[in-house]
Amino acid sequence: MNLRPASRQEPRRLKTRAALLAAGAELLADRSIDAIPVNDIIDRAGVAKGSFFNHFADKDTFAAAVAAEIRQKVEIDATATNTGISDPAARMARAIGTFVRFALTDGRAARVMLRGHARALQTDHPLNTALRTDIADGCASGRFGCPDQEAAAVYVIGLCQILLSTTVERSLSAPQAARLAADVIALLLTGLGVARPEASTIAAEAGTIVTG
Amino acid sequence: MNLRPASRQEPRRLKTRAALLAAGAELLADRSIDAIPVNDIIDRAGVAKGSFFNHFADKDTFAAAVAAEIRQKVEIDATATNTGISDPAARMARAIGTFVRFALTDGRAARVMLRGHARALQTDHPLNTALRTDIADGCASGRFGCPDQEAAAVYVIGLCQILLSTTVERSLSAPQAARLAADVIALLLTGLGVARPEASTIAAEAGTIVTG
DNA sequence: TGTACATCAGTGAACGCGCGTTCACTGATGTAC
DNA sequence: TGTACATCAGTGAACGCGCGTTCACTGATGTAC
Repeated sequence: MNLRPASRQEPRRLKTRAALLAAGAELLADRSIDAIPVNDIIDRAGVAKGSFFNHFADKDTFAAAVAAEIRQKVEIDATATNTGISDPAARMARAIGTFVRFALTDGRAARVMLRGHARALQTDHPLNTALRTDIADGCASGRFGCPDQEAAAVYVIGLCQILLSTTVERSLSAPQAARLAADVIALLLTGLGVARPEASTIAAEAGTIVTG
Repeated sequence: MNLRPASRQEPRRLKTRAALLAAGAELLADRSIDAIPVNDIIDRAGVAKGSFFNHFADKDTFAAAVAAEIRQKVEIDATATNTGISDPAARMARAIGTFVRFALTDGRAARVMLRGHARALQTDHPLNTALRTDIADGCASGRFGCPDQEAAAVYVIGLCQILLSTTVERSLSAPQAARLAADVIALLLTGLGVARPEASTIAAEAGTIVTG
């Protein structure tokens, strides 16, 4: 998006854009885009009304850009956590731990992301490719006893989502979130066929990722 | 809400109210209340603009009433399914099956309900009291190996929610939804400590509830 | 280094549409006799 | 049963505010010399 030739004024442009996106991230944590007047956005960004429409065709385009920016941040975070980890069970647990940590440290951004959650439900969404690989690996190696890989993907995504929602909506403290995440991840791994003691160990480790 | 003395004109009043709620249910399946003009609501209900404000203080009150009405319908459905069933594992499985069937037969209403999902996340929400009882029973009798009952509640609610979302958003066919529900419920019960073969049997039975 | 200039993002007043909300009036309904 | 009436929900024109969007202008920025 926004494919225009690089110009001399690029930095200036980016600064305005960043201010608008930051304002949007704040406001979208509390209300849907339809409930937010452009005036509120530009007031918070400290920018003129015209600038808003220099950068975004309309409010919906703007909301999409805000969500995309946040999602990008999270994706980078999640992939970084798992470099060098090969056990699919551990990888899943750690990825979920990272997400929950994100919900803890930047709850408002997490809320924006969850608001536009419809997209993330698709198991073939880019955000979920790593997950699909982990499931396929785990089933192939016999680590997981999968009835159906699609169902397993839905299962994991659903649990990840509710952990995020719960952490944010209940404003959990770091220890509370870590404990809840560890408990739920233990149930998750058990469901996939990992023996309970080992599931608990892996889950506990993921819990430590939450608190950072 | 709407505590006024019963009047002679009650039936007339209720008819208008019902028309408005039905229109709202249709429109709220596709957009948030902020994106829906009152004009759209009254046009669809075949009612004058003034009537809208005779019945509801404002749009937000209206949206809440629409959601409440739908939730009430579902609650009745869910409790009816489990009369006479005592095994907590079977009760959970059947309740989830009922929810998924609802998502299948009235996807648009389910969407309205999911839109206002924040409330339903609270594990102490009225909609979830039956669930809490089942979890407590299952843990007490040793049927479930619960690490923590709160975590178990989050686990079950999360899975129920994603099953509903997935069914609606992907417009699954009845057999597809039944299969997915059965697979996910099997994982769910296994996670709670039910042995896999039995978990599969109970889950398969819940799958038949979905197709009705 | 200093100055004149071209470029282009930023600005904010202005516009007019469409929105939520109001209210004086209409007429349907059930009641009294 | 028929008629006059009281009640109260329904009606829709009117209002004016606030919204998204536009556009002629400003001025900051980097460039050329």
